Amino acid sequence: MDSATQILDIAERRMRQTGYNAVSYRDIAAEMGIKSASLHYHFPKKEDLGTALTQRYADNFASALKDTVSREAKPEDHIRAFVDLYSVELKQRGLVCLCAVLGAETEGLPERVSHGIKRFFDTNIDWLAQQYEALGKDTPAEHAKTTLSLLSGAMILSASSDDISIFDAAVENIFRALD
Amino acid sequence: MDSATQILDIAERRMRQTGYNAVSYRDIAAEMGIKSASLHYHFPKKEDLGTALTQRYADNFASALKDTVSREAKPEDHIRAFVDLYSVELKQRGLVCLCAVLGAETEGLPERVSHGIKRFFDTNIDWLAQQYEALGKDTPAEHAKTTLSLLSGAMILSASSDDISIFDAAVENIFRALD
DNA sequence: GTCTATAATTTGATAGAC
DNA sequence: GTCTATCAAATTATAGAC
Repeated sequence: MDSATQILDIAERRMRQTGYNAVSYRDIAAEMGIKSASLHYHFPKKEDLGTALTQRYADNFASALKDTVSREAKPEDHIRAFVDLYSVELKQRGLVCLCAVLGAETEGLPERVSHGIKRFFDTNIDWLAQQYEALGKDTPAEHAKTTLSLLSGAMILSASSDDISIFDAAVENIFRALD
Repeated sequence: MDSATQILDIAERRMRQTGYNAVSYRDIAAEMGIKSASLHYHFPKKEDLGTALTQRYADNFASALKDTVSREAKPEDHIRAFVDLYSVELKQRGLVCLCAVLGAETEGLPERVSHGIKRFFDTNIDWLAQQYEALGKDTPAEHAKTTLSLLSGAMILSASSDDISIFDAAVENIFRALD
């Protein structure tokens, strides 16, 4: 794996645990076994790293959703797959959505980073709204906003309290509305 | 107003906007018009300030809920009042719940601070569960976890996207389940 | 309670050798 | 692409005067 990818992987994991400001170039470099100065070759400024992170995160998410839609026919299965993307990350890696974590500190982030976060929310609310519309819900946009908010909040509370039952209750709530 | 309270007020507002690590003693002192060294007289370590913040926040919240219960008889009104506490803060001050913001960076915070956050979530889930039980819901604990997660997530997404309709959709969802 | 002065550490960042 | 060396700024924190 090339260094840029490795940097992004480590930075992403750490930021999803502690937020943007708690992650330093030195921390990342130390985990890689190189010097912090080398990171600046790949990402000159921390803002560049943050921007690349949100970009990659949104792209990977969109790509995973595209795969889902091509495999499954029913909109309820699409929504279930969306929830599962979050569920797997939290249960198998203990990680909260990057954009949910950074979204909590938005006002203190570089503009390019906060813009990437907004775009992630916007894009995924639109995607969810399409599914709820196909499902025949009368207020698809509101369902979409509620679903993404609930998932984001439940990840944070669940990880923070180290109590997976909080996330499970949220998932149950979302799935029940699909019947 | 005494200095300690003023420090707490400024620190709380700033942390609710940008998170724990983005707020410095110098920032707070500058806004007060004093020197950062003076802050250490009131809160020797930043961890002390963070701990006092979550403590006061939880106390104020519990106190507001107590007032509500003494004024209103019906459990659905208690839940509505709970939601309103959040709603007023977001709409009139543009501020997200302190514990939702800090919860997102829990793993990087001093233990005493993260413990205070967990306690806030735990206490309020218990309180909400009591209301849902009195309402006759069959899974009050799950309703409570979902409600607090949804409110927390909706505040973050709404503030981050500068789109109050996200929070409104969440509130609508919670209120609809009370009928 | 607030100040000046200062220490110790961390952090983002750059220059230039290899 | 990574290193050494280094810097400037920021940050938490302390000592002691007023």
